[in-house]
Amino acid sequence: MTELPPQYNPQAVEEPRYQWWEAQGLFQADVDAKRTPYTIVIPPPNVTGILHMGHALNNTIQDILIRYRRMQRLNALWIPGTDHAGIATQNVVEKSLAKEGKKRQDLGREAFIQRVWQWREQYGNTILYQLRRLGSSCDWRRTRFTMDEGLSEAVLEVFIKLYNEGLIYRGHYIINWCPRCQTALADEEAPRQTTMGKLYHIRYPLDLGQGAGAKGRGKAGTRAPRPTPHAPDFIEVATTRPETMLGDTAIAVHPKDKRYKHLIGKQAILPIVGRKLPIIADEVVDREFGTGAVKVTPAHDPADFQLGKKHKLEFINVMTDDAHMTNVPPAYQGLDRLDCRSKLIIDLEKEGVLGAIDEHQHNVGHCYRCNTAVEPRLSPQWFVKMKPLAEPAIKAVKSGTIEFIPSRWTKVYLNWMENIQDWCISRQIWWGHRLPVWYCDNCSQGQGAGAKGRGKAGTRAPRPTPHAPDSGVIVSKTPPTTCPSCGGTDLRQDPDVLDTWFSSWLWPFSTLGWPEKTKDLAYFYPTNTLVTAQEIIFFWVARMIMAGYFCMKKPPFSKVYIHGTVRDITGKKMSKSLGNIIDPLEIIKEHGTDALRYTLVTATAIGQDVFLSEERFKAGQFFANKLWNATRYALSYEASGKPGELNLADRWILSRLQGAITETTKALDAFDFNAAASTLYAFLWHDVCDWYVELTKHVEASQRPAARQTLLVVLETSMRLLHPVMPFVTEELWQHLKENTAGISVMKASWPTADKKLVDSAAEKTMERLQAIIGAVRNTRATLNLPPNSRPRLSVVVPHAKDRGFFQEHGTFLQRLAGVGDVDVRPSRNGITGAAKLVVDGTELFLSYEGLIDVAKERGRVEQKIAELDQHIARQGAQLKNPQFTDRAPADVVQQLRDSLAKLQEERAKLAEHLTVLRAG
RNA sequence: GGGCGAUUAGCUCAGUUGGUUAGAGCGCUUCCUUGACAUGGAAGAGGUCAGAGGUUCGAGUCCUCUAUCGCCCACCA
Repeated sequence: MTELPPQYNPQAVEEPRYQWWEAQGLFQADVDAKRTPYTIVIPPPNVTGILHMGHALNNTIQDILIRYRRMQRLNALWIPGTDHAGIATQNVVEKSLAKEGKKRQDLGREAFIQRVWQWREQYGNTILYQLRRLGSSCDWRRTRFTMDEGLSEAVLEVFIKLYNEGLIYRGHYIINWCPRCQTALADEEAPRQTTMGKLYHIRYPLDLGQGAGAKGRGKAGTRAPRPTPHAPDFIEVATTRPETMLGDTAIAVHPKDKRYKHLIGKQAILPIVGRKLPIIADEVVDREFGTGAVKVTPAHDPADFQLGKKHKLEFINVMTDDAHMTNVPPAYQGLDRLDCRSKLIIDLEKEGVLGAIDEHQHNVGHCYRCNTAVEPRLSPQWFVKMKPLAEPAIKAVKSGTIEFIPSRWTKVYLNWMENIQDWCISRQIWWGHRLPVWYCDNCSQGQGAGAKGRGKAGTRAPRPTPHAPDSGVIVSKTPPTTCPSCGGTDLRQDPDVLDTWFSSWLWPFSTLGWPEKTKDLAYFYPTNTLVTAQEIIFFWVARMIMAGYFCMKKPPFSKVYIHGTVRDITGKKMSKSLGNIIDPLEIIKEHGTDALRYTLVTATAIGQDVFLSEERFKAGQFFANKLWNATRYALSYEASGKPGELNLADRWILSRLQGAITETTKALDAFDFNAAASTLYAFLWHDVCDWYVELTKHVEASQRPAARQTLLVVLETSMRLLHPVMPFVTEELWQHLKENTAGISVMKASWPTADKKLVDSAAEKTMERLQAIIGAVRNTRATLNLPPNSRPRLSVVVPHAKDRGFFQEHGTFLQRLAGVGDVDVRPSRNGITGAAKLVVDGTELFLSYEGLIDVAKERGRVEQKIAELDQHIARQGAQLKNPQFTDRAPADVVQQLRDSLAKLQEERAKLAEHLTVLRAG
């Protein structure tokens, strides 16, 4: 065994160790019928991503599980990979193009996609290399990318399968449209942000039958609106987006609203445009909000869309893909939506139809990629019908086939699943899996179907519901050459690509080879555990479950562990925009990977959010160093001869070790990583280092070989227990602690199991007593300011002869660890003078040191102690006198309390006696 | 507007099915270069467990309400 330097240097150890593990193929798992598989699904990180604390926590947990199960001899597989992150990646590449002064349209689709692949060759694996730095023991041979051939095949397969079962349809629908990215966004991709906006009140003149304002919108404007409450000739509505009024096709009021009841069925005139709008009644209108009358813009608002469908209104799309106005009067045609808004306000004012403008707080969806305010917009898109897919996924969770940990997420999941909306899967970008859909121009003539109609589609009635396959729409895995209905050859592929989640929802089985029937798939699927953050329960977890049942008829995993969100010390989510990021790679550089992992894991209870400050990582670093030095001590511990019998300390620490094994195992099984790490920390730092190591310094030569052996066994076993949490330092030390490892890794060592034969409760009790005595003596020494080098005599009063052996046997420990001189065991306290008295578990001890016991100080100490005891005695005494307690509480609890009270009273009596002696003196 | 979580020492957090005197780490005070470790050791101070009610022999733990903070969901234009 080689010498270890006095300090642990993680930087020198980690990278080489990782490479060594990998070179030995230790992360790899292959089909092996003799072994039970244990499989974990990694959330594929975004290919454009860089490692953040969330990844670090997520991967640490997964790696702990994998290493733990691997040591338990399961065939542990962890498949890594990345998803192609359609919008994000396209944005990144477009940005770099922009630096060259080019747009993606300048390159054309083919060349642009080439460009994205180039980018991904160069940078796409960055995050995977960063995951290695965390120590993640993934089977890197199996690294997958959602745009890989195999996974793309899976995407096509499932699209066609869904289509053939009538679960994919094309429809016009209000979707979230990001005008900057120019694509549809799922609701989850457009989180709402509270925004201060303005609520504009606009007065729409009423069309009072014949004459009046019917055709004369110009005239309507020249009249100042009369504020008379009796018979206003306008109806006032409120809106946050005035520009959408150009697409209004109705006004809605509540059917029971007295203010407007008489107007229902009449018409109003849309200012500026002059269109007649029916005034309709619907209960969704909130009478309390605004004026109680609402303008209805079915093509630009989800609620209005529903109204439009229900009341068969016209759908007028007034915006282009990039949010410029269209289908509007010439003065506004082509204006940007916000410019149009400003101009409208001025024009409405001129016409005298603009009412109040209020400050208004509302929630507006923002693009999760570029943070642009999304525009609800009518557009032809492809959808997956979710209800049928959700059914088995709901059942699986309700029946417990799939379990959420912590269980509270079950409710969240079920609530969402039971109200699930159809999934818009088409995206108007170039990077991604292109829809396997072709249009035959010949057949589709007159239908206006297809992508080229987008944007102008609004003038037609929408088809928001599933419908029979369009004629002229060909869904095919391979490019068709002729149209099956008309034989035409003029076919165009749909330009859209699929939502990235449409490939990642297949991840648990597509990565194992599906749709091929591979051996891997048969062996490793279903996987065991999914570890993820709450943020993507809907995005990903729910969809994986649905895909699992749809494609495999089996759940993708049985346990879903939801860990907390990583937050900074003030409770905010860590994010780039807030500038409160702690970079895991910086922490690794500074404190080491083990420290990062240890701290992340101890920073959180099951499923609670994680609050971090940089300070905390020191604890992990210090722990690694402590282990390092304990091992150094053990290795340099000199002993000659064969190990003889184990002494008390040896038996004690071995017994404690069994407890640590049991507790750690239990905690890991329960996903309680915090408890596992804390147990090992307390055991190693306090039991092993603070006590056992100290005790080994004071044993006789004859006992040293046994002590040395015990030290090595305890540390070696501890390294195995701690390995899943702190893989690097444990590997390094284990190599020194274990003999004949011959290049074997601790990763291949077995997970410790508790040995009942080594559980020694007598030794634990005895040690507890010694620790209590030593603690009491140290306490007294400190209180009385005895100099450190003083060696007071310790007199122990032991009336019963059979008890004396204890002190005779362990006197040395007391002398060394408590810093006392002679240990004098005597039957009575006669003849002891000038001493401080302590009572430990009913045993009287006296600490005497000529001339240095300060009587006044000692008296104060004893008085305080007695006062404390009195409190407890009073409380416990009252409880014991209560017949209800003695009758109803379990017998052992009552007995425990009795013993405790007796002990307290005995202590108190002895201290009181001592006090009278002190007072007399 | 619904749903969920949090509130325990100066700070960050544990606290298993209710059961002796509520714990840890950091920070703070005092002392200590003792055969690994000063990234260390010993001792100590510091808590009416957010507040109010209730259930119970017994509540940090269970129930109700209140307050504060945070998260998720929802078509208030």
